[in-house]
Amino acid sequence: MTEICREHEEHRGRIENGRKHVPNRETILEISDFFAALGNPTRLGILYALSGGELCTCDLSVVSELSVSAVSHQLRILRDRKLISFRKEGKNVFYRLRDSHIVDVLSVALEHMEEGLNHG
Amino acid sequence: MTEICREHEEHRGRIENGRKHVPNRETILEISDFFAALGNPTRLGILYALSGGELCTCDLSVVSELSVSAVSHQLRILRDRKLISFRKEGKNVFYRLRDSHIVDVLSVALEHMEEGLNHG
DNA sequence: TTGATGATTGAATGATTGCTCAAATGAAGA
DNA sequence: TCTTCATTTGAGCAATCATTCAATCATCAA
Repeated sequence: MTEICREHEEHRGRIENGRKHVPNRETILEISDFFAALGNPTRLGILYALSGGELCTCDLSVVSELSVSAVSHQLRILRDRKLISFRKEGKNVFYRLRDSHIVDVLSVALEHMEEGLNHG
Repeated sequence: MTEICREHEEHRGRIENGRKHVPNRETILEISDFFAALGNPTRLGILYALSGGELCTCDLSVVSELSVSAVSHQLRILRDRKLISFRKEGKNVFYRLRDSHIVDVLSVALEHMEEGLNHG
């Protein structure tokens, strides 16, 4: 692994420049965890549903057409990664998006998708 | 699955509203694929490196400290999902970010991460 | 306390993922 | 042509993931 191309000199400059733009390992892991949380249809659907306002676990089960258990497992992941927060009211637990950046990210992704359709 | 809570009436309004905000299945799959591509440390590192300018497969192998083969496999995924494009020059293949939205998404993610540190 | 209901959890399991290794492809030069 | 080197590809495998199922927890009411 990491064998370097033969014309060292030409490559070395590019490699150094590339390296400069890569955040440290810890940051990379944090950010990729964030995206991985968004990178699943069930969780993404949950987040979109919550963009319309808070919903309880049961509601989300109906909207996503999955078992309450499956939804709860995914909610835990979204909670752990700080994408959603919740409040308890009686027997129900209501979830909501944790901050506005999630919506921002979703809309930029949509732009990218439309861009791809137009010329790609 | 999808058993509805007992107080139908209270829930039905919320459920309908939530549903309205969820894109159709196909769109959800496209977008979650997009995020899944970003949701891996190796691929994310590659994208950051490319944000500094084009690099060949070999360069990316050095920067990411992985085998050329491993990098090539990941590059294929990024290509298929239209996050990068490439040009061939002699024996080398140079990759670059495909459009500006990728950088946009990365910066919003960083914001979210910093927000989380402040009051999370 | 008992029973009902919403939610969470843990084990189990099939599917997917990311890597390695070996082989194949493609381009340039001898 | 044959060789070399950058890259790609496919098989194989361990690790991770998403879901189901059963059990448990938590809240409320009778």
